[in-house]
Amino acid sequence: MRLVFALLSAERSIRRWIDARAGDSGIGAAGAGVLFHLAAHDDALVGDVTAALGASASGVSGLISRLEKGGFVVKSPDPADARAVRLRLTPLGHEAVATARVVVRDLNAHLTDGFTEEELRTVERWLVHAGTI
Amino acid sequence: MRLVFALLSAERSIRRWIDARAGDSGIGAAGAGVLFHLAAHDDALVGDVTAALGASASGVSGLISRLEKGGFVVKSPDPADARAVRLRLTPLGHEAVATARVVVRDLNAHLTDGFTEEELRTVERWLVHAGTI
DNA sequence: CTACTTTATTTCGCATGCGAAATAGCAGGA
DNA sequence: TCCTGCTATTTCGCATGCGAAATAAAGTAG
Repeated sequence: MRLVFALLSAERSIRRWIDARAGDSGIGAAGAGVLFHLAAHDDALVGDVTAALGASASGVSGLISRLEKGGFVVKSPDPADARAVRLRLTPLGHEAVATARVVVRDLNAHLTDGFTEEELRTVERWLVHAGTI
Repeated sequence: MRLVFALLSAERSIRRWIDARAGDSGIGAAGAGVLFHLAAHDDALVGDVTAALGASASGVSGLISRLEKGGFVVKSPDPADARAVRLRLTPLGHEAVATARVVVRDLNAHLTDGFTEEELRTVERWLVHAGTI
C-alpha cells in the first residue's frame, strides 16, 4: 500500500529536481533519457527508444518531436523501411547530453547517499521488477 | 545513473497499471491518493492533501477540482479561515475508495512478490529518501 | 487602524504521457 | 497481382503535474 504511493511521490520529487536543473536547455527527465539512449546508440529507431524507456509509442513520438523542434535530434527515414524513422543527435544534442550527464550524476549521488551497495542492488532489482508489471 | 531511469520507468508502468484498472470511475493513481487520504482524514484541507502527497499545490488544486467535478469530493469553506477549503468524500467517493483499495492491494501483491520483508523495508526507506531530495 | 508580510488556494501556460484510432508501408500467400 | 494481416509511427483528446503569477484572507508591526 505504502510502496505504491512512495514510488509515485519519489518520482514527482525526482522529476522536479531534474526539471529545476534543466536550465535553459529545456530538457526534462524524459528528454534526457532519449538523449542518453541516442548517445549510446546512434541511428536508433523511434521504436528502439520506446522499448528502452519502457514508455508508450505515442508518448515517445511526442517527446521526440519536441526534441526535434528544440534542435536536439534530427529524424531521417530508414533506407530499408519507409515506415521507420532513424534518430541522430545534433551538436546541440551532444552538448545537452554532457550537461544532463552532470545533472544525473549529481542526482545519483544524492539518491545513493546512505545506502550500501547491496541495498542499492536490491532497490534497483525492485524497480526493474516494478517496471515489468 | 540507472536508478533514476529505473524509477521513472517503474512509475510509468505502475501508473499504466492503475489507470487500466480504474474502470468507469475515472479515478487514476493520483486521485486514489487523495481519496485514501480523505478516507483517513475527513475534513482535511487542500494543503493537508498537498503535504501528504508530496505534490505541488497547483497540481493538487487541479486534481481536486477534477475529483469534485466527478462527484467524488465536496469542498466547503473552513469556518475559521476563509482562505482554506475543507474536503469531504461523497458517497460516490466512498465507493471509489473501496474499489481503489482492491486495485492497490492487488498491485501491492505484485510489487512485493519475490522480495523479503527486509528487502521491502530497504526499498521503502529508499523511496522515502528519494522523495525528500 | 494602516501597512507589510505571510499563507491558502486558484489560474495560466506548458511538458509529459497514456490509449485509441488513423496512416502508411511491409510481407506472405492465393 | 491483390488481399490480408502485421508493424512503425503519428495524431487526437485527455489526465497529470509543474512553476509563476494572481487572488484573497490572515496575521503582525507600528
